[in-house]
Amino acid sequence: MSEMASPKHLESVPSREENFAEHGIEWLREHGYKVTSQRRAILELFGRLGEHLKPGQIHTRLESKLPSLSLATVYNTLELFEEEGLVNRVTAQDGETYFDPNIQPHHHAVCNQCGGLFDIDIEGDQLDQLAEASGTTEREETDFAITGATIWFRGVCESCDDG
Amino acid sequence: MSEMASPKHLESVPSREENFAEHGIEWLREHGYKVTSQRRAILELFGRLGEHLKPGQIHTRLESKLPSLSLATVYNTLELFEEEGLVNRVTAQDGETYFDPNIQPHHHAVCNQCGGLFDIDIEGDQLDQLAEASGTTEREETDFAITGATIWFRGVCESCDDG
DNA sequence: CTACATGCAAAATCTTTGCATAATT
DNA sequence: AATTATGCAAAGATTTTGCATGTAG
Repeated sequence: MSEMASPKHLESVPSREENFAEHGIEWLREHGYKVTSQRRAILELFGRLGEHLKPGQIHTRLESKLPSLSLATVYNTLELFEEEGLVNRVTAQDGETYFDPNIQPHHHAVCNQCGGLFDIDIEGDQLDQLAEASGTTEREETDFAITGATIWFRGVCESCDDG
Repeated sequence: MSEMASPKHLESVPSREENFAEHGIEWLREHGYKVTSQRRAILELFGRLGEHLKPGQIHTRLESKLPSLSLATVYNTLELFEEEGLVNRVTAQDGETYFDPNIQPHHHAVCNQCGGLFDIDIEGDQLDQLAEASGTTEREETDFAITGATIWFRGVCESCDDG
């Protein structure tokens, strides 16, 4: 059931996006949660955009389709999705809260110029190496047993570098 | 001086704590800013504790000394200090905003058990290695020129590991 | 029908802002 | 005395909460 095929055909990657909503809906059903139009719409929005979204953005983007959608419901829904592992909560370095449909462990990069947020894949053992390299497990003053890490890169994205 | 043994163990930078307030006060003077009791108190608090502090914490901790201190002044002062490079603004992974008198480039670790926040030193070239290792500069889909990174480690601190 | 989800409005935080007052230089 | 900083109160922004209503199963 793991369709994490290596991205050899970059043009035909769209399956994840389209299936995100379907998977989510089925998940809700299987776990006894009600499939409401609001939950469906939020899942579909994630599936369509595949991006990190802020609660307010979600609310705004769904306003036309669901005029009665309340921000409280957006928050409720995101809380549910996060608790159940359908999305990840991401706090950016500027304090903004995003929700990310990409639940694979990964990191982020922020473009200094356009402010864009990009996913960065990184190998698990490279993280271990980093932990070792940081020397934090060796220094007596800061003996800290590392179980994980989140990295925020800064730099310039491809688009901004071109222009 | 301080009865509370603060969890700061940077042997290499011992005088910084004591001089932090003095340096800050002199800096204000030299740059034409007024040395007020509020600014002095905030600098001294950082110098005494040498820790990451939230605006609200600063306000609370100074309440007894400066009963009239307003939260707005705390924010104004922190904004000034940050703009002038006397402190760093730090947004934790849970979205909390801290101000850090340690302006040396460094990273942070959060203890899963006690929630404590610890400084982590890391070599610059190790960061470069990490950037390289992440492969982000090579993958065509995510060509991103890295200029810096901020790392948040999670794990268990020494105290919690002992108990 | 019954349980759960939604919408609304109010409240709790955190942070910023405008202006009169106060303190530093 | 002049200029800048402070305090206060009000306003934004974000997120949470309580309760009546609505709706999926």
